[in-house]
Amino acid sequence: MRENLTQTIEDYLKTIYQFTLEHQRATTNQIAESLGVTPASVTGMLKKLAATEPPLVEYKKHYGVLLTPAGEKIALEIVRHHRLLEMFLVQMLGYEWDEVHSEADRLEHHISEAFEERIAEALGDPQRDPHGNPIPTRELAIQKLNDIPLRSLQPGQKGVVQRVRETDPELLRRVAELGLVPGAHFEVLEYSPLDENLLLAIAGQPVSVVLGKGITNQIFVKAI
Amino acid sequence: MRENLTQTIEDYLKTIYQFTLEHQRATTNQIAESLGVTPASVTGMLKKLAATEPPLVEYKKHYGVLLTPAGEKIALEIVRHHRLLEMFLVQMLGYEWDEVHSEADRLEHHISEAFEERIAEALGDPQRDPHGNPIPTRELAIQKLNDIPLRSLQPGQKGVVQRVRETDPELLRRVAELGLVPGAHFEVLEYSPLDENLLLAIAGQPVSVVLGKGITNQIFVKAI
DNA sequence: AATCGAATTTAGTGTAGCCTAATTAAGAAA
DNA sequence: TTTCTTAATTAGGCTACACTAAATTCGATT
Repeated sequence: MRENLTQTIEDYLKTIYQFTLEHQRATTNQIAESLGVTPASVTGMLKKLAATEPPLVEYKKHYGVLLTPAGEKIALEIVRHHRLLEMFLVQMLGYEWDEVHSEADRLEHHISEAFEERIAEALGDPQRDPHGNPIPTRELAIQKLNDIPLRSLQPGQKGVVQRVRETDPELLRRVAELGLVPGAHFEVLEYSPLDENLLLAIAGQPVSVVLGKGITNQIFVKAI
Repeated sequence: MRENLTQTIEDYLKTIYQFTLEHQRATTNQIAESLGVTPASVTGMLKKLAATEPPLVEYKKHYGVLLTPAGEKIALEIVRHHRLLEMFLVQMLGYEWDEVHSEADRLEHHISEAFEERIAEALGDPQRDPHGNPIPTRELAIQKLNDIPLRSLQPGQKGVVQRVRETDPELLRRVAELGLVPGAHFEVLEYSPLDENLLLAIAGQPVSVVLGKGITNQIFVKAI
């Protein structure tokens, strides 16, 4: 199995991994939406992934899929590739944090183990990628996070940004301009449920953040 | 055409480019051999490449193919990617010159223009790759070479290694051990046609070079 | 000019992964 | 329980790119 994996299969496994992290399972429609294919195509692929030796997913009709250990291993390898690449692009090639996602998304399927090792070493085995997401170790262990969405904080609470789960370059640039990068300290000043507007103090400066499409739902923080 | 190019098509064009450089054309069997597919498959693909708009190759049945300007442009982009990547792997990630070929062969199809530009800049727009092959410029101009195979030199002649056209890691390592890397000065001492054995002086030291599988046909030099 | 072998092309298939359209199953609401 | 909506699956097809086996063409040699 470790050989002849197509990019397609790797993409399915990665997607399933991401959804199961948040929702305990991945559904056909979610996967289809995320990969830009039709649900019918997903059903076909899930059957195939469940029929390999060893099986890569556990598939229950009309319910959804989980990764098997074999499937999770592959997903974590891809996630490690992706996040190491993002770090590499920023630190060694001078990319901005909003430019790395699409590049890493293509390259993650094509770098060798040797390449992975060399950039990990050159970067000093980083624990997090530029967006604050944890990078699985060489042994594919990944740290569990207990951060919470920024939106869930109440006025008066203070916190530190942990990670930004967002891939859209436009939005990432706006977030960076506000200074809401991993490590940034802030305090929630006000929240108006009507227009979903949030007023924060970031590094002492009051800043108004608009929750367009739930941006602040994608910013994970730790309350302090 | 510039979009939706498959890796397969890029590989065909690159292969055709290499053969036409040396033999003024590429034949079906050469391409098949080089890509590891059957001649029948090549015929099918050549027809397709000749039928695109604009056509990528000029195809004459039972004769062979040439690249059109459009096809050559794509081939040169891939060659530029490949050679820049090789240089990048050696200079920035510490690869040995025998390790870079296969890695670059995969990555060349998947890096963006932005990636290309950044490594070119980081490397200071190199003219040659680690094996001495010329790197097409940003505008895809490539320098013409007038170097000659080492084998063609007569005893008594002196020369400088220009490039090593070989991809096999085993052989590359042996060549490097002998010191026959680009820039190396040498003198031909003896040649025995019987066992195809060549005796050289490299940096003053006499070295015996065996022409197994024509290694010295792959080493290109300039006589001085 | 006829012949022969190697190179090439044609014809017919197979597999991966996608699609649309039609059907079925699940779960919420009546 | 029955009904309705939405999610998911099945059935049938399409395209890209490979393959094998059979037929053809070229060009060299008689």
